[in-house]
Amino acid sequence: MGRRSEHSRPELREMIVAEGHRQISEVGFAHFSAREVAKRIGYSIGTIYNVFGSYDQLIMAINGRTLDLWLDYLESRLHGITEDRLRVAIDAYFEFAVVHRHAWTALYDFRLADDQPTPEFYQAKVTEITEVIVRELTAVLPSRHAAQARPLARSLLATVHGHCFFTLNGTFRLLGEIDPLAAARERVNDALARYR
Amino acid sequence: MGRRSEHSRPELREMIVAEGHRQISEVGFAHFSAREVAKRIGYSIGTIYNVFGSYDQLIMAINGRTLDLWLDYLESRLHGITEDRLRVAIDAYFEFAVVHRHAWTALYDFRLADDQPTPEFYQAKVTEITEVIVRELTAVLPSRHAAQARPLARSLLATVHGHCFFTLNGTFRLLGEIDPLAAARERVNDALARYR
DNA sequence: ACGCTTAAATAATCAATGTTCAATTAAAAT
DNA sequence: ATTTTAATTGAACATTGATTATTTAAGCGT
Repeated sequence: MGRRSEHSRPELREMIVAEGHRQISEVGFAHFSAREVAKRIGYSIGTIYNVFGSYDQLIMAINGRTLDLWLDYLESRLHGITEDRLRVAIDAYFEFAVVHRHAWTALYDFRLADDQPTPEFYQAKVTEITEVIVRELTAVLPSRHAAQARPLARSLLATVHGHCFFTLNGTFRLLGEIDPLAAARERVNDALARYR
Repeated sequence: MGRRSEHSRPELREMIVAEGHRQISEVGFAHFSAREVAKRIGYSIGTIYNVFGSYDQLIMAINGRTLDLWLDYLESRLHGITEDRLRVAIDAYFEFAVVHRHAWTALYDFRLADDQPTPEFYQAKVTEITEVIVRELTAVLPSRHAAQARPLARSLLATVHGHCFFTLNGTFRLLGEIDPLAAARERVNDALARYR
């Protein structure tokens, strides 16, 4: 077969990312296969390389989709909430990671080579999620500490990430921690106490 | 060729783990190859399967070696220190991860299948590292909070891990965080302040 | 010293992967 | 209708993890 053009380029991109995301959510990054994605959407492996150029860019696109879903979930969870918004944000962090286990883990399983810069579109998505926390922190911090919102957001993201990661990779189970979410909330509260 | 027995079984195991650790330290988990390890020590791929049974067990052995080195480094850094031992422990956590970048990252890149239990020898090593922190926390916490040492150690490990992970995977650079270690120390101090 | 048993080690083999690319096909342009 | 252009393919390649029949030599008993 040759040129079919049953689907436009953007349509094809979307099909590949959607199917890729479905795949990676199902089998995880370790067993993800670009060929399998091609097969599932009825195209050949060559087409994926035409559209994305490389395996790495395909993964970045799929992980980008995960970040989109994550941000959407975070904002939807916060929508209409008036109290304890930071706590809700932490809960949402965990909830998303647990529900989208494999997709979330893939965000950290995959790393570009050291000489390859993170694509701007991807950076932007990470920044967007961070900015949600900056915003929520700003609302909660005494105004004299407003300048601390951004650095604190980075540090608290890392803190919650660590707890979430140890939950999903089994470290916490191994160590006997049965309520990691509560521990994460405590650490965040401890940090906030510093700026009272 | 057939049975050579130039090396005893334990010797062979050691050769494979040593070379495997060298490899994974050099190229990272993503580009690690069991065949390459076999080639480097002058044996065939089959021999590795004879000795370790599976790829997974080989990786667990190599990661176990990393945990050994990590624990050793942690204790050696603490040796003779009389003040700020917890702070030194945090620094050592970062130092080891940065110096053994690829080997440390491999600890988290690899995960056994959900139905496969973590080998006991590996669990023991993780526990040992954790117990170091429990010990140091116990020495620092007011005695009325001694019972909090273990749960707090788990949570602080996750906290420091998150900061270390975001440092190595580029997230912190992306977000403009230039002193992640300082941030990690702050979070630990914040947690300690809770138990004064 | 010889032959037998047993275990170590190999090489060949398989299926699957990422990656590349010349050949093919059909849409678009002339 | 013919030519040009671009999309799509599928075969080829190098590697990988994994399996297994076969070969080899060490160790043992006689």
